Amino acid sequence: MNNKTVSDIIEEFIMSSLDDDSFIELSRNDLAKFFSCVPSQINYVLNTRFTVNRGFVVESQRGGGGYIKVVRVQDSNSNFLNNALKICSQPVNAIQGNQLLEQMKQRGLINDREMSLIKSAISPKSLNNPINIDNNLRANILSQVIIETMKLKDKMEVK
Amino acid sequence: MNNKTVSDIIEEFIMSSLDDDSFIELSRNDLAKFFSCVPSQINYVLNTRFTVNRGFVVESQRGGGGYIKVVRVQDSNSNFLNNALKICSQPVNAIQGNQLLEQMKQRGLINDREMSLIKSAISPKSLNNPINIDNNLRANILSQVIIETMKLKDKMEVK
DNA sequence: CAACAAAGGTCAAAGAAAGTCAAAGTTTTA
DNA sequence: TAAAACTTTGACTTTCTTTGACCTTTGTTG
Repeated sequence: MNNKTVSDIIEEFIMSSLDDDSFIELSRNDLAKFFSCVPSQINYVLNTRFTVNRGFVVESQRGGGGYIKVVRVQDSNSNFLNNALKICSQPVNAIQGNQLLEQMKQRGLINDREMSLIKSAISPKSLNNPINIDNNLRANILSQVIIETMKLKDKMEVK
Repeated sequence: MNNKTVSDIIEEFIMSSLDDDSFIELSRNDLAKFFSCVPSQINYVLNTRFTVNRGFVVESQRGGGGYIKVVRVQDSNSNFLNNALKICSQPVNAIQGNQLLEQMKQRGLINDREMSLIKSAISPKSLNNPINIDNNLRANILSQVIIETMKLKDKMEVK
């Protein structure tokens, strides 16, 4: 890992811009120009280095005024959440899903109302489905909710 | 969203002029001049941001002394929820779903965090599905969330 | 009433970002 | 050293914004 690739350098740049700030907003084109690479290389760096597994979430907007936002999501609860995410890479049934949400509540990651609302979203009634993929679907949904929780954690207090 | 477009700024301007007043009247040409843009950009902002789905109605009059009036519309929360439920008896796409949740937030039926969490639950990522039933699924999920909201409404305060 | 001026409306093209994907090039590993 | 893994590149796509030419409606004035 001695000779750095352009991607490594871009990674470092973003990493240090992020520093102790919990998020940073950047322009794909400007960054590409700055590092004399094609814009899609920025996507490559983002996709390979700033993944949820490594504790980041990336949001973006196209068109005029577009942007890319990199959010850092990592602290004491993040082990739990990362593990939860791993669990949700497999099918999750209604009971397991509810248990997971109860745990999230106990840890103060979500509150009572939030738990109820999400429970309703992943209830068998919500997911009643012609073909039998409810548990996959539930896993998917919970994954996204977990990721969103990671983001919100550093942004908005649980009341 | 650091890099605001002219459209964003015009939106904010109208929004804050509206503030707690329930309507505002403005002149397309003056506004365009003020923001140094073409008049039709005002229409663009109105069409993309001040839609019925977001809780606004726009009226206007042409000719000398013409005007544009932006009205914030508000019916009772239970009416709104019932109507939302009706809407969710049909397929709902991601954009519509998000708009519905934005309105629920605006009405204080859910808060910011709750909105974000449910948005993530009904995002295309969550509902990515072998066959194309996402919109039905989204409608189902939202129905249950709406029903849960109705229950919670009289039971637990939105903070 | 006819003409004209003063609004606002529509629509499509151009512009500005960002996203995707696969091919080509490099480096690492078995 | 061949296969696998990772990086670089660029053509093409999608999404959102900005602009301008042309249209319609309404009020005013001779």
